[in-house]
Amino acid sequence: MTKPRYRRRKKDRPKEITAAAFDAFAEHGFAATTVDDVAKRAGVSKGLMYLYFKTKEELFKAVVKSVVVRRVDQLILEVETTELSSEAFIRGPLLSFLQKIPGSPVAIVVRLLISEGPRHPDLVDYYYENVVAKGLAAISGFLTRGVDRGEFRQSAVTGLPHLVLAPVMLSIIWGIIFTKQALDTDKLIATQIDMLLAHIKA
Amino acid sequence: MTKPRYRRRKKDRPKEITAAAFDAFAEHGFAATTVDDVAKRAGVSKGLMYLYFKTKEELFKAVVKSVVVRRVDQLILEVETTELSSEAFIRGPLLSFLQKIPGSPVAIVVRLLISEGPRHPDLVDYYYENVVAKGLAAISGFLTRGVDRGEFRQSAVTGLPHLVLAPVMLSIIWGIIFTKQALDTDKLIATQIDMLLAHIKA
Amino acid sequence: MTKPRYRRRKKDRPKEITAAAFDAFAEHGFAATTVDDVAKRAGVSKGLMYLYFKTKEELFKAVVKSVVVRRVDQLILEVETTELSSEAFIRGPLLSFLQKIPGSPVAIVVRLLISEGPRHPDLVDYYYENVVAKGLAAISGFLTRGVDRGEFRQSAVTGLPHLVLAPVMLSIIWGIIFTKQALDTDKLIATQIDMLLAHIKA
Amino acid sequence: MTKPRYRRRKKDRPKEITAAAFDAFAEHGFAATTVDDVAKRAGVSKGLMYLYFKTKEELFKAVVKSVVVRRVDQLILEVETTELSSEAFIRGPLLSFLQKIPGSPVAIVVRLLISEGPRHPDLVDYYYENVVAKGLAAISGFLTRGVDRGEFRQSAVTGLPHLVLAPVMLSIIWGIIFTKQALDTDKLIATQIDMLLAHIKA
DNA sequence: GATGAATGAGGATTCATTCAT
DNA sequence: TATGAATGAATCCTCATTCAT
Repeated sequence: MTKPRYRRRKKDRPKEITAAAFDAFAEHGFAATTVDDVAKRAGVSKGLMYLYFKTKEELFKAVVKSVVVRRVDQLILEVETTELSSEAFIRGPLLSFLQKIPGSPVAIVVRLLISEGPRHPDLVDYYYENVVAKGLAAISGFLTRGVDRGEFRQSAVTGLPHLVLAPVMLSIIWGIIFTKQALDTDKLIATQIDMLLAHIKA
Repeated sequence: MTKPRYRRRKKDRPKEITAAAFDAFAEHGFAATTVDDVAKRAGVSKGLMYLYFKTKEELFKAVVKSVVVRRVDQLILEVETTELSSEAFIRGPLLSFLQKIPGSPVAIVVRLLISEGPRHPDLVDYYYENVVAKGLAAISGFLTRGVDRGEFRQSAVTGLPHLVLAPVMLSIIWGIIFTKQALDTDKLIATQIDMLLAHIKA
Repeated sequence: MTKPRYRRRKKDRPKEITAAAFDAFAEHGFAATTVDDVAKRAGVSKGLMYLYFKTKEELFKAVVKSVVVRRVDQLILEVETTELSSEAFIRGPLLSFLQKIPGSPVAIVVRLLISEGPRHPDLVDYYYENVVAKGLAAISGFLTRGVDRGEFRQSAVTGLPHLVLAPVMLSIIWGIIFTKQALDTDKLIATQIDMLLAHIKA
Repeated sequence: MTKPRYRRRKKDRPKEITAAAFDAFAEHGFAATTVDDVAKRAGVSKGLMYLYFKTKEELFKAVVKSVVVRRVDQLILEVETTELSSEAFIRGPLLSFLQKIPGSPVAIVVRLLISEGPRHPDLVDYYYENVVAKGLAAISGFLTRGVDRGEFRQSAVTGLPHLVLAPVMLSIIWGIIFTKQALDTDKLIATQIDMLLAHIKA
């Protein structure tokens, strides 16, 4: 009468596997991660993994998609419902949101997309549509609203929301490549925001 | 009139191989590029490659180093010898330099460093010291000089030359990942420069 | 009625592979044997071999060790429990044991150790401790016991049990090198034993 | 007016190359020695080696043959011309000759023949005819002469001169395999000679 | 459903041999 | 002659994927 091994619900398996895969990819990158490693981390047999994901590439896509979820949508929601002034929102919730990105799973996904993206155009499209385009549109829309309200003046920045993301991206890349060289990413992002606001305020 | 099976060109080989490897890595990344592919592109036998580069990793390092050469040093020289006003220099030669980066081999190297850097700390160090640190120091020094001359005011930007590079980095990453989505990188970089100058002018 | 492509026989595999490898090494030596050849002989894929033996060298060690097993220990046991007179034991069980060696797998192992031993000091140590030292000690001890019992006289041979093995070794080497030239190894060994006994009998 | 590089006489080249090859083979064995290594040791280009030896195997044969030369013939000559009594000759020049073998190049050749001999039947034949057969015949003849002269009695040993070589062979093998375990080979060989003489003396 | 033993295509590396110079 | 750059076949090893149990 052996103890029943605790068994996991079938439902959670895919999530557990993608989580394990995310960790593995984060550590070694996609190419250098073996399916075996992922299986071990997930506490699952290799065979089982292939029941949920037909190939390693499928798994990769699932991992990337799993990270994207909700994050952006929530920001968009906040943008639309906030009662703060435009400047206050930017200096508050938006800045805070931006500053968290370089240390978040998004940074890992960026790394993965840079390495493997060129071979997965559909994944890139997915990511662009669901994350980047939405995010940029939200920022752009928010700035336009500020202009409409008379809080901001019309400027090139309204059409180039990328400038808001530029220091975030540099921070992400820096963190990936130069693990030894410290960089105050919070300050970097905050300074850019300062500059931007000074530039566009009416 | 058959081609000779051999051509002896000891002098040129390393460069030829490095160039072929650069193209191959640019196309598929390091991991997904086979030594065979590089050899074929270089019009050379696999064996010969190992005469010049002991391993595929050695070749990788050689490729990265070959791209770095001089680019930055030349900018530094210009910075030091220019007779332009600080603003004129920034809007002229510096802007032009920055705008060329996203389309240059440097973008490829960035991609390679992001994918493979974590496994090649010495290469990262090399790159940091010879390119990044030098570049940042040059920009920082130039801004400080502007302050000394009364052209610029003291501000956080002087100590954060990264802000000058931020839109460049975003442009590089964009170019790598979103090949289909157009982005006017020239304008992005120019706008950042506009903002920066407006921000720091005395 | 096709054969199944797979057979799962985890338990037997190592032995099967080791046996196949022994045959292959016996035929071509270690260096000239390819892993592919061993796999084919074992009726197994190359990949599987690496599941059980991390490298070709590991396999080599396993082969050598697999041959050593018990052979010597059994002789030692006999030595200790025999009720025969010393001379009778030597002329009987011991002689018979010695005469079987040149045609046994031990001869192959000797060949392998001669070729590859210098590059595998740990294997040589293992072999020395578990086979050679034990064997020599057993012979030496047996001779000493004979002296103690008054059956043999004290002589240089007691401390040089190697002399008992000398004709065995020559027979082994002869068998490896001069396959065409017959040598009556049984007689060679028996004659040496004759001589030795005549020499040491009280 | 550059100094003329000293140039070697063409005549000596083959010898220089086989000498270098011998050293290399002695160190790493045949299979693990690269042609490049031999060329470097010989101070000669790889291409030149192929002018003298068509393949690596040719070189191997040349090396083995180069070591054999004269040694045995000289012993045979001595055997035939000595004025010593049979016993005195055995205890003197013959013993001394035997004792030198384990430390001589012959030991290396034995190692090479054991590893590679099976693939070079012609070489083995050559070696057998020119060294082993001659040597055995010489010893056998010498013993027979002793019998004829009434110095020795007729015995099995006369027809088994291998027994004289047995401890030599064991010493050679010991030296190859057990470099760490000391063995007094001189004493081993001398003791065997003692035993043999006691056995066959009239 | 689960497992992990088994497969086999593919990739990095070595090295005897050739041949333009 | 003499060189050593260049070749390419051969070999070890890895790992995504399959399938008997």
